[in-house]
Amino acid sequence: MSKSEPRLPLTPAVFHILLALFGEERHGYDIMQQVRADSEDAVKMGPGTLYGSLDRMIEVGLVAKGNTRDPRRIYYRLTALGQATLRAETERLSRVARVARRQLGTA
Amino acid sequence: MSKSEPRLPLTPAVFHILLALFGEERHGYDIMQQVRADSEDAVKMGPGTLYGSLDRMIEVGLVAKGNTRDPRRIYYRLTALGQATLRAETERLSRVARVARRQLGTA
DNA sequence: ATTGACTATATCCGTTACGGATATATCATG
DNA sequence: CATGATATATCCGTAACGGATATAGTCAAT
Repeated sequence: MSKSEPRLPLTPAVFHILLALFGEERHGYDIMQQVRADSEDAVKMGPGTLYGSLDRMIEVGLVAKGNTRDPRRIYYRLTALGQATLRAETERLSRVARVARRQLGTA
Repeated sequence: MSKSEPRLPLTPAVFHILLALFGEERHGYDIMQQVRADSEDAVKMGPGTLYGSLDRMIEVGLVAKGNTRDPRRIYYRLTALGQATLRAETERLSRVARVARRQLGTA
């Protein structure tokens, strides 16, 4: 777990996983559902992307494994770094979206 | 030049190039500067990412080469598909940013 | 006129990330 | 008891990234 901050922009997959985990621990399948919900069905994350991304995110310290309340499931939770990174990326996203809307003329 | 719509989400690089080209033709180096400006210095795109992305974007019909007013420069412009894709992605980005801000604000 | 900084296009290529296919097993429901 | 949803996980080909590098023209200042 390297503590260096991941550079922004995050990949959409990483951003959506962070967002899905904000506020509560979730297991893998639950994350997939939450990502679909948060993105209003625009992002469909398959298992390859999910588990691959989770491994990398654990490695850089964005998420950690949580309580093993159910032996069949693996729960993931945000670390402090993950929360800070999510906030920073949300901020960045809001800005570029605002700039883009202004350019496009769609208020 | 496939006319099929690229799936969203776009990669940050592709989105920023589309945004930089909205409204006017630009040559490569100019795109790099514009991306930095649009992202408020958050995104620094190197030549590898830029020209690699441009090649792929031409291939799928998001951008096209424009007028060669200067033989030393190569100008790129958005296609109709590129404009439509930019609008769709801006919309999607606005939505996820809104959802994320809401989540982060409540907890 | 020469150095240095910036502009400008472009390729190379190692690394990272994605993402569909696939495997395995459990659980609920008709 | 079969089928569909839940759930975790790996494999592996491909796509995308991105720093290093090459080349060359412009422009200002020394």
